Amino acid sequence: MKNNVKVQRAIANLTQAELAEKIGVSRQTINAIEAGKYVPSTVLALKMAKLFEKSVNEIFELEATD
Amino acid sequence: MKNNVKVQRAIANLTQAELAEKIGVSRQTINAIEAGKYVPSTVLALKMAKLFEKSVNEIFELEATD
DNA sequence: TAAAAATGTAAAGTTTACTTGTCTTTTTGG
DNA sequence: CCAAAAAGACAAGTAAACTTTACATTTTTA
Repeated sequence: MKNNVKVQRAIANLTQAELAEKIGVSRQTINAIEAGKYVPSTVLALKMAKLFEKSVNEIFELEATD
Repeated sequence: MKNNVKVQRAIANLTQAELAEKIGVSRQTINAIEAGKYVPSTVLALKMAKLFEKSVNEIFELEATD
């Protein structure tokens, strides 16, 4: 699965730490998600989508390997 | 977080076992998700959304407690 | 151009998703 | 009515998400 959190975060003009704080996770979690190191829970995806005013599907996308 | 997987599954006329098989998880995982026992990963949410031809946001919704 | 802010990375520990197996209960169709 | 299919539930184990701490590197800003 890939995501464009880094882009959405840039549009929203937030640092990783600020985004983390707003959705209640650690800064390292945001860093790892942006780096594709792991797949977030659906609650996290929904929270990001809400914050960025986008749908989950606009931020997260399945890949052939999923 | 709440979800309407049970309804979507009924619309698609699939058993828990059939849905599980189609998205590559165990039957118990589907049962637990429908029962709200745990929050699926975003990959699972995307796979269900794709199968049901719905957006993730139409199937999964944040609650006040999230 | 130095200091500060932001990002990257990594290890160890906790929590939770998910599996496998088994049994019981409910629903469905003949 | 009854058997078979489906759903519900539970326990024990594994895998992965997420935290905390700590430090190194890169980028930004004064």
